[in-house]
Amino acid sequence: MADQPIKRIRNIAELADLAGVSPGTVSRALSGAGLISAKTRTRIQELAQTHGFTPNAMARNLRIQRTGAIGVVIPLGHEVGQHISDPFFMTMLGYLADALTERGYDLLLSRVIPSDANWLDRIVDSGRVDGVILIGQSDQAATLDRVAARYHPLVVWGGHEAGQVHCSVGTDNERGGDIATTHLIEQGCQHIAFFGDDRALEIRQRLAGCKTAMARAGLSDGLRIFPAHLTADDAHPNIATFLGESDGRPQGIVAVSDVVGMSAINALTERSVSVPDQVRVIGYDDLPIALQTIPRLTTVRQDFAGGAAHLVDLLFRRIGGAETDSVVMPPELVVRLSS
Amino acid sequence: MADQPIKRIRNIAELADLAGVSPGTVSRALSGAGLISAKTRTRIQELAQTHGFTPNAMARNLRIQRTGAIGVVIPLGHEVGQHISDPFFMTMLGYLADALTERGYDLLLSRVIPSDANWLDRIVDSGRVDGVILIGQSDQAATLDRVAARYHPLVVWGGHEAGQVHCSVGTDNERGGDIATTHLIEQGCQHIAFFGDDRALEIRQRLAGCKTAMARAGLSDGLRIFPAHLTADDAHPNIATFLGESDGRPQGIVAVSDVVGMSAINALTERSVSVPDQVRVIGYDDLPIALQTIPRLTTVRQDFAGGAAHLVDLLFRRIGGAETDSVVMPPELVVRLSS
DNA sequence: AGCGCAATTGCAATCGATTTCAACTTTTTT
DNA sequence: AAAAAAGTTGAAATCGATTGCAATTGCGCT
Repeated sequence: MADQPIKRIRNIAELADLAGVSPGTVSRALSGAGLISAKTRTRIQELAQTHGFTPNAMARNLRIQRTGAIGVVIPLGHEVGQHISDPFFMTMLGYLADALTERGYDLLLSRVIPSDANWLDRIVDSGRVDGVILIGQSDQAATLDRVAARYHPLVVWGGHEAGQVHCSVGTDNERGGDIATTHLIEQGCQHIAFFGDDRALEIRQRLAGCKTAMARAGLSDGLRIFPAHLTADDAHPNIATFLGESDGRPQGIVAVSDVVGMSAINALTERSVSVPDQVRVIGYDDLPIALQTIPRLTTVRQDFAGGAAHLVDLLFRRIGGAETDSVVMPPELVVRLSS
Repeated sequence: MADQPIKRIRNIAELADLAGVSPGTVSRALSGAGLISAKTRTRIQELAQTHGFTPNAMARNLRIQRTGAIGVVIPLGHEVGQHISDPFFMTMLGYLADALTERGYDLLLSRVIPSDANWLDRIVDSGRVDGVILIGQSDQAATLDRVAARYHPLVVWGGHEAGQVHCSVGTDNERGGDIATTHLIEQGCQHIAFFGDDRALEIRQRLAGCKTAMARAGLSDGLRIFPAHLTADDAHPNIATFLGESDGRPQGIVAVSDVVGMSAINALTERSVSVPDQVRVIGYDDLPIALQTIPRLTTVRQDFAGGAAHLVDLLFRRIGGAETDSVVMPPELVVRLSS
């Protein structure tokens, strides 16, 4: 009726004045829950709507002692260039973002290069997050264990080892390495090259599985290790060395990720070494790019969707005060044309 | 001397008691700035150190009216599967994360599927961020303009068009499309296929440039458009159609991203169509995967590092109250072996 | 020694929403 | 119709750090 200028409402008190009620009532109306008559609730909600008012999140967080945000941390411990080319992180991040959004939480992203011993302490003590999800242990397992001992809402994607303090979710890397290697052996490979930097826990475990498989087949002497980083470009020099091997050049490559596997295939193809006829290649992860290599990449599949769901689920259980065990999921061999 | 049990300090007041000073003094000691004697400052800082105390971030944020976080938003307007395989986002995100961290800001990540008209309003009004960086306009240019008119700390990676309200940073897409097409024409292509979904602004502009180049060469009738999504898999059906073209099958493909270009190359190779002899392919972005195709992908380079730096710089200028113009960077042709 | 000025420090208000407790109103029960 | 129960609302304390203002201390100077 009377033309009210649409005054910009800055806080709950101003809206309360406007509605002729107390701030407490406005709070109750907007926060949804309980103790208020349906009539005033809708009236106040409509008022908030027309004025485009949203209660201040910081004040709310301070009062209820939650931040509503989860820290997702990518430690780049042993290889700095990794993020540039690896679709692995984006895939994981995508699933985590969805799962967290669904629960009404925000995702606070940090990429850290662990420079000193307290990098993780700073994150968990910052008071900006209600919990932390780490993607990959890198070479920081000791730090993770130390922090996990005192800070509970922390879960980690990566490997699991005996005596580990922190809660992890991941596939059985040792078994994955074993499966991959066994597959190559079954295809007739006697000399095998492992492409990966074993400073990271997961990789070390895959290498262990690889060794197990070789030993089982009585081929322990046939394993060569190339410390290829996860960056795509890095495989090329390794391939050069690889091809230089005079006695017993490997007939198979176990790559530490699909990106490395793809890179290896390309490096071989460029040098007119036929895949899989002369050299068989198997990757790890089963990301979409595994379908983009020629020939299509045989790989060891990790269930990222399931893993992300576990990570989030365990984290919220821990935020709720529960103790949780680590989750180790089974890896799965996906045979395509590169082996 | 006396064995003090290391009491857990929960707030500034407790630390003040312990130090025998007032909370205000502790605040001044820890916040670094001014008005306090060097002696008490170091004393209190050491005390905080030994007790592992960090002031509560939420309380601080409430008081000083800043959140210390920047929202980075990825709108998935016209294609939902995009994120899964596109290294573009991860690359951009990496640069942004570094630039923001350097300035002491956190990065709040949101992936949104614009379901209703107010998706962006909800983000900027949430009170959780001091500014917003959007990656890609998708098909939401109108929404961006509406919000940008009232909310200033907002910058967007993407295209720029006349009359645009929001501040954008990106390469000159029209010119990029022109450069790519002209290059193919110079290589002898008379019929050209454009692989891309022009619902997104950037893509529409590239297509416009493509048309300009064709017209200039008097080849306007030689252009076919295939609405390939940015997902890798989607190129295959398009390639099938593409190869089915009976009269005047294109001798060149202008792909909307390196991922699509790579996918196109692979689809062609699988069908024994030689690249570049029978069909020439050019990508867009110049991401690391462009080096991973066989043959290596000719592409139009975008300067992501520079773009990210601009985005962050402009955003902080806007947070500081300044008005800023959009930035349009020049694209650069990178000729490799696929053309 | 005494004065003035500057450097420190304490006090208390403030940021904005939530929530307990009490007061009040309405409805139900006997 | 009176008493008890249930449902709403308001007042005020609270979350934890920051900061303007006032009070105090310390210092240099005559």
